[in-house]
Amino acid sequence: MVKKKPLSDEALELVARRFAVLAEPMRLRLIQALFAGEMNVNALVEETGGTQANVSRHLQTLMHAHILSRRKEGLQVFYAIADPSIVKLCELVCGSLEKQLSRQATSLGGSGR
Amino acid sequence: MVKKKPLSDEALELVARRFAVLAEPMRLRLIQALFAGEMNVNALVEETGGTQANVSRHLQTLMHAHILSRRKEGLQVFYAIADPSIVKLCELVCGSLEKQLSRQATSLGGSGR
DNA sequence: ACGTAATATGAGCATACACGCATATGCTTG
DNA sequence: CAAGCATATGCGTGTATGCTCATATTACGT
Repeated sequence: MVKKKPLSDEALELVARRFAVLAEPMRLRLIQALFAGEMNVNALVEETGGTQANVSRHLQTLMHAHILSRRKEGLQVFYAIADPSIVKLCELVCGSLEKQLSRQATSLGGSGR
Repeated sequence: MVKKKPLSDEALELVARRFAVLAEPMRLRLIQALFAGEMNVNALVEETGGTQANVSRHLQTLMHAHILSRRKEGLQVFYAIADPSIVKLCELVCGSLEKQLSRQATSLGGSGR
């Protein structure tokens, strides 16, 4: 029952879009910060070291991608990770990267430099 | 032993880079075609409907990212998926997207349009 | 209602990159 | 060595998008 049908062009576009959202260091930093739990914008600004405008923009992008959720409380807005698959995604990529890096390190002879 | 240490800036850059490589419909199409097994460039050109130059370029990109492997045989060059984690990555994203789409469909009332 | 704090957004700029065209490179055969 | 096929690459162009500065919006307190 494991249908391996090729994805349609639209589907591919969507998947690519999804990956593109994750293809930004600042956004990854925000996601990483939110691993610990929901945070308001100001906290995220301080945590990531970005400007308020930029952080806000990226949060919008992540919201639009349904990766984050938004909760308003008085003056502040709290964001949190809405799509738990993101965590696994990042872990997968990190694992794959570590393998590659350790391989490269090995192929460099180990004595390095 | 599940270290949840935050990634360094360099690491984030690498992860972002990785995602960026996957954030292109044509590259996803190539990867998808290669799910069935190794193929030469010409076959991939026909399969994806892209130009030879463009396909070749994207294959280089995927190679550089250590996602594909290259095997030369006479005049032809065969590419294959070198990083099996790619498959899981795509499955994860697809699953997550399907959930979102079905949710949106539901929230639209079901009567559609 | 006014001022202020928290967040969002518009405009402009700079950079990255996908694509197409033409051409170069590499390998095989006669 | 010449010719031809399969693949790679240099270059120019258009588009997308991240970043910053300034300003708009929203909600709260007085």
